[in-house]
Amino acid sequence: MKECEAKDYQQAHKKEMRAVQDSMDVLSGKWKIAILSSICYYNKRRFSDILHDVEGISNKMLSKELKELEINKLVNRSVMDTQPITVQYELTEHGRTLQTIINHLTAWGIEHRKKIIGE
Amino acid sequence: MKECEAKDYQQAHKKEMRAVQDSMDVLSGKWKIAILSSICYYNKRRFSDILHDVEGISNKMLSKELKELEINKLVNRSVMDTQPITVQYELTEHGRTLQTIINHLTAWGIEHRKKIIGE
DNA sequence: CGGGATCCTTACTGATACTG
DNA sequence: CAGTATCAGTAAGGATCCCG
Repeated sequence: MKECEAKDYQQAHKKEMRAVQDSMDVLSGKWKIAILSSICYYNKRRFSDILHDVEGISNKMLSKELKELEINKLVNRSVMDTQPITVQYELTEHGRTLQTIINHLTAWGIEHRKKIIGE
Repeated sequence: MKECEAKDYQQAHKKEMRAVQDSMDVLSGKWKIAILSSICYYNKRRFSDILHDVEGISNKMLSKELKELEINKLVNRSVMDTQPITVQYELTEHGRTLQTIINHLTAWGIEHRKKIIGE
């Protein structure tokens, strides 16, 4: 391989890594995926419902994570005009494109557990 | 939906969430995927090479992350009998099963960047 | 109900230096 | 070369209370 080709090769690789990092920046952390999973499983979900679905999360964390997900346009927040106020969260179209990845992660997680813990 | 069915529904969901969490526990963090990516891109890779590939990582972090990846049986560590000593890392068979997920994350990351930053 | 503000503890990280 | 050790700063996360 010529030097310039090696360089291109490495450049391509770095680009890929940046892309994966971008994804992980959005998705990693203790709660994000669980929250997304809860919302998309039920289609629409209220704050307190998610709080209940995701075991162990505090309201502070949930509030923070939902904000970040909203900034990244993965979820939509809509205040319902009820008494008292309720807030609905749902996945955006962009958020729904994560479905495939979440499914793969689910499948892989099950296999992984078998391999590591179950032996 | 009867109550018992609703319960099953929720139980199934919790199981899925745990699986995804298991995956994320292994993969999330600032460096793991970049390290895996570096190793599998070159097939076999030495400590100092990875240190160079993954921009910004410190040797301490790399050492720690590699240890965790080894514990999770995603990479194999082999000490080469050279002078001075070199250490080769490569993906295990189990580690290679992550390829699909990494590819998806790459593709999604590119789309996400377009959507969020590039607008 | 859906959060925000505060305080506090721990986990994560980086920089630097050192060893076999 | 491939790590370990130490120190110190930052950020993540939990608990609790408060507000419209």
